[in-house]
Amino acid sequence: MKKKAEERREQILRAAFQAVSDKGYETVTLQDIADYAGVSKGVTNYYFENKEDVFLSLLEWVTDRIYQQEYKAVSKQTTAIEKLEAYLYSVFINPEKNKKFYKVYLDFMAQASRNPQYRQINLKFYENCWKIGRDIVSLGQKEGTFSPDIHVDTASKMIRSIIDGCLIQWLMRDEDHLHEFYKNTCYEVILKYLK
Amino acid sequence: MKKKAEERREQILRAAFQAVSDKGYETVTLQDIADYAGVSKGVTNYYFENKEDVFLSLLEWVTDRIYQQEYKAVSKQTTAIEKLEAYLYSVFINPEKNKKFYKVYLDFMAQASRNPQYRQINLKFYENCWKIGRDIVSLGQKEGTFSPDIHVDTASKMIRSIIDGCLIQWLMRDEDHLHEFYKNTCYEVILKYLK
DNA sequence: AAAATTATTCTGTCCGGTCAAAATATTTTT
DNA sequence: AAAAATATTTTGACCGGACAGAATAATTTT
Repeated sequence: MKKKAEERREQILRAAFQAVSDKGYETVTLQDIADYAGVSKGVTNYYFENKEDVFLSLLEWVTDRIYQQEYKAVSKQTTAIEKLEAYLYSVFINPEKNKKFYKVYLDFMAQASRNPQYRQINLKFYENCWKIGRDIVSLGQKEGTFSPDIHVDTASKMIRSIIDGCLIQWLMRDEDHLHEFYKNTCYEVILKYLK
Repeated sequence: MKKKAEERREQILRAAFQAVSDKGYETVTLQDIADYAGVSKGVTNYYFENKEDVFLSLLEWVTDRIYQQEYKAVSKQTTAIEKLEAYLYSVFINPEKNKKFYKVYLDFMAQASRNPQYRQINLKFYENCWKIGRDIVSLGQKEGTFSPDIHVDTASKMIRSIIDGCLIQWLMRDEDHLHEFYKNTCYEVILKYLK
């Protein structure tokens, strides 16, 4: 029972994710989401309060998935450098997925700039990312790989700023082959900053 | 004749800028823009082809103004460090203006991720910004202030990525007092990267 | 058959773009 | 320089279309 309902919700969120990525946050209608999910309009209204509820759930779902991926990738490694590399490989996963996510993410940030509910969810995502950054930086300091002068909290914020800045610029330039370039230079900038 | 028309267009763009900043790209109606400009609805359609034409013009107008400011600030200085500082002071102008611009800019980037027309205008903005970055970096190398190993084109792209990444993160955190923090750390990261 | 779930239809609201008429400005004529 | 004629600008009512959410109907599950 509960299982079924949870699957249904996820099916709808997955569909909403694709729909928003294709058409944009404001353009997508409940009908679109239903169409993408291959269900009728009533279903969406049954599993979610209203349109906003779908979108809030979507942002939470999608940022959480990204964070889980990043966390998993970093956990597998042992040294700070390995972890940092794994983090970046997980973030810069590939052009298709990055495009899909950042299109939607930009939409949501635009919303978040005016709507505290979205901002709240994004802040949770930030805090998760910062945590990953902090762990890497403080491990690196313990190892002696990174400079002890770096302020751990500050660095974790900068790491995420650089990542997002690079991926947004990459997305705006709309050339898949530049993905490698931004991944590598992003890594270099961060590394140089931490050393 | 022409003068009057140009003024009218700017009046409408200025109003549209404020309206979009307040309400968001998709929410703003032609009526809103007219209201903000203190004119009737028909006027907007008289001076612009349609709604999209207003928005395309707005993005071009607003990014151009920003670039002009940055360029002017940098031009006044002579050494690479001074220019870099001036650039960052011009970018991180103050919380109010940054908020107003980045709210609108995020909206447009979300659009640009799916619409090549917006992307084109943004690319022009990027190229202007990169040019500023390149000039600063190559001057710094000539002076011996910055490392000669840095690739100038690459650096100019990174500078803008870091700036946008920082300001977006700052906007999402919605705490004016963090503006100083992001300005300073943004500067430090860039400087450490260039040295 | 009662309850839960899914499909379809309806309704009120809102918006972009049009347009004819009014208002205003400019030019020409007397 | 006043009046008339013409051009430009402004206004807001209106239309067609789209959509969210509600209501209702149909179907499936228990």
